[in-house]
Amino acid sequence: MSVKQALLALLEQGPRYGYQLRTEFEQRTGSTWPLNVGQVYTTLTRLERDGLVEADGADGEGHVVYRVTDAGRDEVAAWFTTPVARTQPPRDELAIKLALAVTTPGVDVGTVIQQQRSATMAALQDYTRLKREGDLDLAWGLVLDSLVFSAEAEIRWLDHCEARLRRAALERPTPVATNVETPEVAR
Amino acid sequence: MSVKQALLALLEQGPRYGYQLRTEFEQRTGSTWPLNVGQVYTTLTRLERDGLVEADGADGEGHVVYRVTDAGRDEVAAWFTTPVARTQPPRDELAIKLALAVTTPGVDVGTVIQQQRSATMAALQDYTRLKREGDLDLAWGLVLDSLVFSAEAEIRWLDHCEARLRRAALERPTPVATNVETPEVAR
DNA sequence: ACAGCCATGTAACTTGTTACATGATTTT
DNA sequence: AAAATCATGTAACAAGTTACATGGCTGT
Repeated sequence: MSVKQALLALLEQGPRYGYQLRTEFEQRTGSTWPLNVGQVYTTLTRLERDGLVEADGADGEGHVVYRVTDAGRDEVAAWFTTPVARTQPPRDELAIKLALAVTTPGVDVGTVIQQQRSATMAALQDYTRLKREGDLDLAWGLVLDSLVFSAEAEIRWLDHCEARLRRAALERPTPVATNVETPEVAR
Repeated sequence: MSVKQALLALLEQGPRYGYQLRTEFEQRTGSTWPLNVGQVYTTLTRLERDGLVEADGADGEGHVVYRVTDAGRDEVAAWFTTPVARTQPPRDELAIKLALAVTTPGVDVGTVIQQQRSATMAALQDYTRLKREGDLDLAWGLVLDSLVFSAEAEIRWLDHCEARLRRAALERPTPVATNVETPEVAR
């Protein structure tokens, strides 16, 4: 749901053609969320279908230039003024995974947590290396920071989960460690 | 991509029918990510198509019970042992929005940030209220904590953005405040 | 009798995504 | 001449989501 708005926002700065939009999107967000060119064209088609943009023939060179309509401008304005709703956040795969792991017999939650932490810390290192080496513009820098912040939060949460589970194991001493056999589940 | 795996993981604890799967999923994740019953059935159909589950006639009562196949069990095992990849994280709408806001003339980034912070802090309060009032099981509690951690990280990032932008405004004194007119863009 | 939950499903749609085809222009 | 990049598109599919239809059973 964000590619649509992003393209609209870019088009509000002036008419653009498809390929150009991909380039500018990636300029601002780095290689974080690579945007397939094909998706730009499909999205533009759908935006046109919904009356948010209009194709505008040539631009001197043979480029298929789009510009935003009034309705499109309204959309962008609404997007910028309305905060991202946390009422129905996108499903967090990691949270779901752990929630299910702690209630699935035969799954060693400790290992799941440890492996995830390794992976996340590796990602964190990549981010900081990028910050050091790359000379990034403002937007791309902020996006990177956002990744850093959320990766750090993820690690903190993983630590918290470990502590929480240790505590739960003490209170209700279910001997998880003895669960060596193959789980006798689902037949 | 996580509903599929979640249903599989639940089915590994024993044969279930559709409605039951919805109930159990929501038990573990609370009302955080409500799961439409319809989606359970469509997902089950697709899982069966892919050979990961099998329908298993009756269960005594007229329920359409599914059980996981060997291939399905492999899938679950792989899901639990492979960390969630951060190489291509889902697009973060807020990060994209701010990245575009800082480079779109006529958009007051300060306002965007402030409104988002209000919304996120309100969500944070909801989470802590839920933790206080509700008596939640382990999994649902951890999911809530995950929401808290990531909301906190979001607020920290927003603060960081504000500081970063103030610094940028000082260095390169573009008088953003004078940008009162309607943006002359896109015609 | 009626409301509400249990239960199963289908049709239709949106968004995201990849793979492929095609050709022009530019660089090596 | 070959490789890479620019540029536009289409077909097909995956995943999520909603709206609707249908019927049984339960509690008031």
